Amino acid sequence: MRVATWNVNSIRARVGRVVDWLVREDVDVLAMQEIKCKESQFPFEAFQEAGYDVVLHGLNQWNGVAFASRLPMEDVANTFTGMPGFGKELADGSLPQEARALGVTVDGVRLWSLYVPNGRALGDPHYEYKLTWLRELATQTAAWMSAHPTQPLALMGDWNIAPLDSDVWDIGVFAESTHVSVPERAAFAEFERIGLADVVRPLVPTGYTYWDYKQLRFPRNEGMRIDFVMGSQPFADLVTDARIDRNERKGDAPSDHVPVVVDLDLDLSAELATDDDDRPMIFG
DNA sequence: ATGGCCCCGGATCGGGGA
Repeated sequence: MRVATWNVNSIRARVGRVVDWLVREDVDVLAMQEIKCKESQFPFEAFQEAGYDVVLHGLNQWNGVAFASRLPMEDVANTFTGMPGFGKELADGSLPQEARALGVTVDGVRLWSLYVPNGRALGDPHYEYKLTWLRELATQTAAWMSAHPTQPLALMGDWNIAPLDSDVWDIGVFAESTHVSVPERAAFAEFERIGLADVVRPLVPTGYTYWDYKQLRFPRNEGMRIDFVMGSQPFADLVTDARIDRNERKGDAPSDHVPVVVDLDLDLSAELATDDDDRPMIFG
């Protein structure tokens, strides 16, 4: 099974590119972020004609997450328990929920499409929202893993965090910026503490997943690595290959992010974990 | 090659992105 995650930066502006890519690259399941539309606006037809079903969570022109899959999707969840909201307080005292998390199960593998809040600036209310959102996600993920210790799980998406200095083109430029701050990196590390790991990094040690549209960032290769597939041990045991499709930043009307692809061999789950010489070592 | 922001709504700008 080939799975991928891609912040598409508006599916309506990019549907042709995305569907062409799915078919050309033989992808089974794609987690999308920033679809920037609600269900009534989603271009279902193009996906269906290519053999993909779509489930999505979109409330308005901001954020929005979706899955396209040519395998059956089950147990769809359009939020995680306790997900914080953001914005102007509602009549009941709560904050508006945003469309940033969507979970599905495909062939027994639990997958989430996540669009982590940007944070905007250090000290901005959105920055605290980002940290709280991540903390709650980690808490809920740990609880789920305790209840499903053997089921493969991956949190896929735009994490809006660069965990390593080498994940940005010039760490000096980011001295007072979001995405690289100590609290954000600590929030990311919490997912490693509860038993998830970046399953792509061991196979693709270098490379960015995002380049700003401005200032010739892509031609100069001034990018950021902020899109990750964080898998549990049972998920990592299935991984046979991974890649970052840098070509998707080229050509007409690209997203500012590119797809991150992971290949799984579901037959491996039935095998003993001893003779795994062909598989990459992901957990230490 | 990969090229000097792009997306949205509902307007002719402002918010958001990172």
